[in-house]
Amino acid sequence: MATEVDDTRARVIEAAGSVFANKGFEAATVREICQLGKANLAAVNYYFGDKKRLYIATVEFAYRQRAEQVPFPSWPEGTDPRKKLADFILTLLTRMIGRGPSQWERDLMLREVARPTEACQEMVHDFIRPQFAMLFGILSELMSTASAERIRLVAFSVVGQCLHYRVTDPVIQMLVSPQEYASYEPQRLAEHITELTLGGIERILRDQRK
Amino acid sequence: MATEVDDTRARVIEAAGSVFANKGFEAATVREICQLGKANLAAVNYYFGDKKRLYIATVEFAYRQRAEQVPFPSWPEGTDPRKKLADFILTLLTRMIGRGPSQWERDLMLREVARPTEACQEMVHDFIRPQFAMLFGILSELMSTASAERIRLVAFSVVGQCLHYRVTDPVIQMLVSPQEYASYEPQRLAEHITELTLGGIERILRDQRK
DNA sequence: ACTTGATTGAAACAGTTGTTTGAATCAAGT
DNA sequence: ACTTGATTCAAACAACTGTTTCAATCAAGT
Repeated sequence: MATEVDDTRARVIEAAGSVFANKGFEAATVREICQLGKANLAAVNYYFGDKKRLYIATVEFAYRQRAEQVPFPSWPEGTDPRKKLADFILTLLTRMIGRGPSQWERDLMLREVARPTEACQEMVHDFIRPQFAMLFGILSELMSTASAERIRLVAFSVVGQCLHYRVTDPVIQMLVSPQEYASYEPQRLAEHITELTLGGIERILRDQRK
Repeated sequence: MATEVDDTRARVIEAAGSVFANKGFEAATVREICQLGKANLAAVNYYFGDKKRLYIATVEFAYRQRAEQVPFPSWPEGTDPRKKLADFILTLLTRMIGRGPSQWERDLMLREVARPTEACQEMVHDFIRPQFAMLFGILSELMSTASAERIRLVAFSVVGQCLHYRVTDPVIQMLVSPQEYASYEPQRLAEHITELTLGGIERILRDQRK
């Protein structure tokens, strides 16, 4: 690999990611991280200063990695906004529940979203806000006569429907049968959410002119 | 009060609730809980055995309390299911983002939902499953021709839209202006979610017979 | 071969954790 | 007044935490 120099640094970040994502910042121990990353206990302080700065570095790594792993498509001019919405939802869902090489990134990001620390502001600015702006743009094409406030509510409805499958995943497993749970793949869920959202937009636009 | 006997026991649970909700199980310290509850350090072990059993008792208390604070309405026979859906969504949202005497219950429950511990199974059985069944019943009235799997997907869409305002509340505050955030009251959000969901159901039923 | 600077390693540090202990205090029954 | 059982209290315990220390090791430049 080209990253032979910072090999242990990378191993520590990778290990820290999975431990932080599983247990949270406080419950995670530097000893466990270093053991998992096959690094000495002092490596954390040597490379990152202290536990907190390791955590922040890990969060940054997480969303950069995630954005790279599952990129958004770029649509040619004049693409049907309904197609864009469907693609957007599928990408969002894939980022949230899709399987990939490592899964701790999304869990760590969820923690930051629900209980923000210092690392969150940058994540919102670099990662979440652009996504939200993209969704807002797509929805604006679909409901140009609606107010910006209303469009934002629809955007939150979209995000909420997707996020739900990540946040309450353990509970969902308890509520539906194993085979039905197994059918919850990004593709299928994205189709459902897109259909429901498009229907909702139709109704909102219809109710609006009365 | 009538609960003079277990006064300190109640104080400890109340204190434990807010500390556990704010920091999670591991980061919370028995010392902080006892200090907040004006009880001696040994009170936790005396009344609950250990920290873990205190936590479980606190979670149980949380959802019983929450169900009592914000009950579901009971509808007369033959009520329009659309009215029922609107009421259900409003109740769900109020439970999630509404202000009440104490706010830690919902935060603690969210923690359990996202990262279940032993206390979660009982909560799903006693609290979440009945709610989900009620929602499923209402949606069944509205879309009797759809499959049970499809109805469950719509139910998850409803829950997801509501839950979103609780889970990502800090991020939402970063994304919209303060005055717009202030307008996010249960009443308004419930109307939006109901409208969007009803529109989605219409479209699903329409697409279905093609 | 020697030097230099970066990295690794094992051990120790001071502080905090959940839990236990045993005496002190209290309330109520006799 | 005495007894009894439940409750409170301060102190201590052993285990674990993040962090520091400083010598050992390594890789490369001279």
